[in-house]
Amino acid sequence: MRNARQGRQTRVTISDVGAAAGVSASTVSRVLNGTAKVDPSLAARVHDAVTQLGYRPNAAAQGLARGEWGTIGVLVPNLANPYFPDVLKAVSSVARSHGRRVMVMETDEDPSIEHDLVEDLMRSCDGVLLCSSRMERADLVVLTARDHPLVLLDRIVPGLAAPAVSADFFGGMMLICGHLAQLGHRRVAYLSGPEVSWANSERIRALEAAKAFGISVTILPCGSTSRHGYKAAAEVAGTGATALTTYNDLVALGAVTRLRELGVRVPEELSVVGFDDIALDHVAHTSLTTVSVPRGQLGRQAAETLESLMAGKHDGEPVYLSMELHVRDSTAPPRVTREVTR
Amino acid sequence: MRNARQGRQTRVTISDVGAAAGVSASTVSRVLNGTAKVDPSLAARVHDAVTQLGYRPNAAAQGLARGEWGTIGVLVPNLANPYFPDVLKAVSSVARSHGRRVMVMETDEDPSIEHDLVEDLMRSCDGVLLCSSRMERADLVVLTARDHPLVLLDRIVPGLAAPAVSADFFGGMMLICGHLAQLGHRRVAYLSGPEVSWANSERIRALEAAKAFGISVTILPCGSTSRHGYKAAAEVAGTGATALTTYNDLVALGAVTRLRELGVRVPEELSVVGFDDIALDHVAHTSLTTVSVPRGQLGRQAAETLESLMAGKHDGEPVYLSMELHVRDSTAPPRVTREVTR
DNA sequence: CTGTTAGCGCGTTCAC
DNA sequence: GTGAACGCGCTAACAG
Repeated sequence: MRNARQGRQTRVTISDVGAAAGVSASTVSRVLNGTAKVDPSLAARVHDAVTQLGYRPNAAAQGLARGEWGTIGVLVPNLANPYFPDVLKAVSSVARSHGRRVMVMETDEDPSIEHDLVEDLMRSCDGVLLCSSRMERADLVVLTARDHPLVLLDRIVPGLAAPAVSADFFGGMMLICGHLAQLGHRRVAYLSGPEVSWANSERIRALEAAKAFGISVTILPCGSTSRHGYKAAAEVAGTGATALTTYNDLVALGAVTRLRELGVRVPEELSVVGFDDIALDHVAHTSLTTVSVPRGQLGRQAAETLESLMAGKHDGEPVYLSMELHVRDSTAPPRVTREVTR
Repeated sequence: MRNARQGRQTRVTISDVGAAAGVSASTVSRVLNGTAKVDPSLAARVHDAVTQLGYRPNAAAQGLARGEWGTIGVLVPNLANPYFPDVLKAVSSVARSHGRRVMVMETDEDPSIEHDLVEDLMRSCDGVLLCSSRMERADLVVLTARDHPLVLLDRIVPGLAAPAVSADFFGGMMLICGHLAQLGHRRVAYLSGPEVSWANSERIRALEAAKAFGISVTILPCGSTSRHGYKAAAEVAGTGATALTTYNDLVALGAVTRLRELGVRVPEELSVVGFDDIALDHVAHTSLTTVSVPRGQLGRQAAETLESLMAGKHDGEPVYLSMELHVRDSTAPPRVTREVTR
């Protein structure tokens, strides 16, 4: 058997088209790719043959011959997080304008398969965009050492051979802390995201930094979904916190739900603030105070960095996109300012 | 220049590995694929060389030689719709168990690019899963006529050369109508989804059928997002409806938000029912009466159908997965049963 | 302008 | 067991 082609998949090749049109394969190629000028009448015959036979170029063969796939790969932890679609749309748009398509894969929050998936992507894409990578630094070093275009999104690792574009999570959390401090909050709890998440550690770093302003912080392990937030919320009471910060909006919303069930009024008894500003227009039960990144810009800039990388330009410093504070209805001054009553 | 390879991308090939290990390329291939027995000591040397050189097989070359890509492609209208991640996870899982990876693309609800994307996918995947296609029947016929494995998900078109797996939207809407009728509702409004959506027309078909049970229906153009629902909700008042049905949960939630702003109490003054049972655990402001599909099963079954199709088996009849009614807090008997008072 | 030739990197027969 | 030769489908350099 010459090939593992199953069934009677009578695949039509470029030479079939050539034969049908009475020209050589190269001429067909030229017509289809506009690579060179071709006699109009021949071109017409080629086009006819193409439609007659239903010919479609084989992507693998093209990729092999050109040394390019015309594709960029994007790896995200979790497609269920509303954060990514916005990013992806921007990425797609940039990619398309460069004549590339994008293929998306998700790790399902499982760091153990992330490495393999990146390698897969590298083997079949011109460049890869790695979003919110949960990989260990060492693995990342190995991966970025291969000279294959790769850019990190929402993960900054110093001294890496790959460009990075990220929201400024540290700055975002600082904004939140500042807001809470100005409202008079002193004791803050934090529902922590995935431990392996750099974005999470950046938030925590900011929380630590905020201590200098007289804020004390209790960190509670939680997760990244509304369900996690719902489950973890009960433990906030024990911390004595008057304000609750969270890994993201989903967690915050889940927490608020639970808090209400427990009879805790938000924001009167407890202020809650989200993170990311996920667009849940007219859907969420609470108008959350939160911080936002321009997700479109994030995706766009990352994609463009990747494009320029593929074009051979070596980009430099990591880019931080600053976040913006949105004060809404889930934060208020603490009910009793213990510092004052004492 | 022999190739469009940019920069000094010193790509390492299988022969490089062979040279380094002092064997032929074929031996390397055999070792890596376990295709035939190889002397253990040689195999060891090969493995060493592979890691030393950081060799990774070129996916295009493999695909070309094997006549297989090891990939299935999935096309969805909109990644932002929480409906799809669940489906995708199931699909990925099935694909992975068959040694295939999945690449996802989205049309962004733009039917005009859908056709091209499917063709792209067909050119670079062993099979494609087309979700909620918005394409016209004629285009679909053309596409499925090519003998390339393709299965439709959530779109049934009679007489098509491709298998299909879909939620039973008609049945789902009938369940809703039955529920509303039993509560005493007679006048129902429907916030319609995208016009080009088959899923939408199935819902409408059910609504029409429900007329036989004495239900009158007003159809209002709307859309598929919460924003659409929010915008369209104001027009419901003018219809005299006591119950509002919707294209999906997102629309319903958006509508409820608007209705509340307008001072319409749900469900006391107006019952609202969703569709899909999107998991917005602890996030949504309203506990919506809705219908659900087992999205995991949907994805799983579609993926398995695709696999068997790729294996050469020709699957038969379209499969309808039945939906389930979830009565929650957004429906109630109509405030005034006009039939009675009259 | 067009046909012919030579790879792209890999899997796989075929001889040894 | 192993290497050499061939072909997968296509593009690009080379002649004409």
